[in-house]
Amino acid sequence: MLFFQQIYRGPLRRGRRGAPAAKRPSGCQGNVRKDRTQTGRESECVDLYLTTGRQMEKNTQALPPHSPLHFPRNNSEALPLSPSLPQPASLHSSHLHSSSSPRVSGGSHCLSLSTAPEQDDLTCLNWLHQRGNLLPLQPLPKISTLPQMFDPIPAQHLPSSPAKPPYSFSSLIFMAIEDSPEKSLPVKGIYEWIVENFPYYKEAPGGWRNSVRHNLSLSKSFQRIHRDKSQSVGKGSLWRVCPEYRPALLEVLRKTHYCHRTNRSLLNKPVLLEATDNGQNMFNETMELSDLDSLSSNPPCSFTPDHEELIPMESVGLPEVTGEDTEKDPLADSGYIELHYYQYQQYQYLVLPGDTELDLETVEILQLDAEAQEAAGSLLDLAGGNH
DNA sequence: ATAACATTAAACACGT
DNA sequence: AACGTGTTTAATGTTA
Repeated sequence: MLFFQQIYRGPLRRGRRGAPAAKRPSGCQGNVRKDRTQTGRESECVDLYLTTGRQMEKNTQALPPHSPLHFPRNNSEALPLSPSLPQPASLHSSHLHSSSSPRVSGGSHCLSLSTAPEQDDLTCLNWLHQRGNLLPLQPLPKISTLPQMFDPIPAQHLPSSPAKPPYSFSSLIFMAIEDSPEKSLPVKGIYEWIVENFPYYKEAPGGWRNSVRHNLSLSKSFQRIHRDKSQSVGKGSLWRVCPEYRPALLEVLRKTHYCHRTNRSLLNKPVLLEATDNGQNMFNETMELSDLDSLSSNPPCSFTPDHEELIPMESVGLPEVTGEDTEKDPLADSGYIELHYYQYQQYQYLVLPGDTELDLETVEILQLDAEAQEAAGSLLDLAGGNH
């Protein structure tokens, strides 16, 4: 649960997000969000992100840790998503040990990260950078210093009143559900998660709950599942994330994160939710990395209202994943590189874009300590030197 | 200018 | 009856 490294060579497509409406003339309590500036990060850059995560045992059991095919069975497994978890300070000095033969598409890597720079990025929602393709790295000894890893933000830096999270309700719901052990929550559970993790909503007018329900109903990204009557407690159904839309949700989160990465007030609660496989495998174990990437970067569709049916508890099928309809990212060769270290339990993962070519030299560089990795130029050179 | 997306409010039905 | 849940419609704002 410690860190991960992702190498993302490619673009940051600007999100196309609508912003909350300003106060309506009728007097409705709208929320004007003026901080929704699109930074866009279109120029090349190199970032080292660290984050925490939880629980990855299931993933690591599917295949031998060193197997080239051993990688999280779906996107979520390597996704730390929990805003409520403290940000481990020791991450700033984690280690990425390296080892095995370099292989981009499914190869295992042993990387060693050390001394990451202290920067806001390290306390950001780094997991948002998670891409679909995760490569298992060499198992690491568990880091048992979680308590000291917490890097609290000085009280004087905390906003007096919680700022409204930049995340859309879809994203909030997504995070809430993914953070649940069963990967499903009743509406009430979603409320509670949001309130617990985003204090803004603790004091916000109750209208947002309506918005949550509205979103659940309207968005294709979420599915209502029948509750087992025998063990039903409370009203309503359980809601889960539709696996088919998971990559799109991840993408939205990632974009949101990028747009707000400089807003410290929004980053004071690192999201570390880690989505584990819950019988909702997005990918099979033989899927190529390119498939993962295309799946992640080419969501099947947008979030439009189209709830079709109430799915039964047990019907959680695998979406058909093909790379044929995916279009190449026009900015894929922009030279943008993003490092993402990810450690899940005792394993490390290297997240790569599907078409990344990782050669020995690259791996060597990745094995450099964080200080060296800060040398963005080197990494940019790896991207083609067009920076 | 437009479409797509997001937010918010409100009304209504239904179940507990 | 009250409340929570789920669905739907509408108005409005933002952004690509």
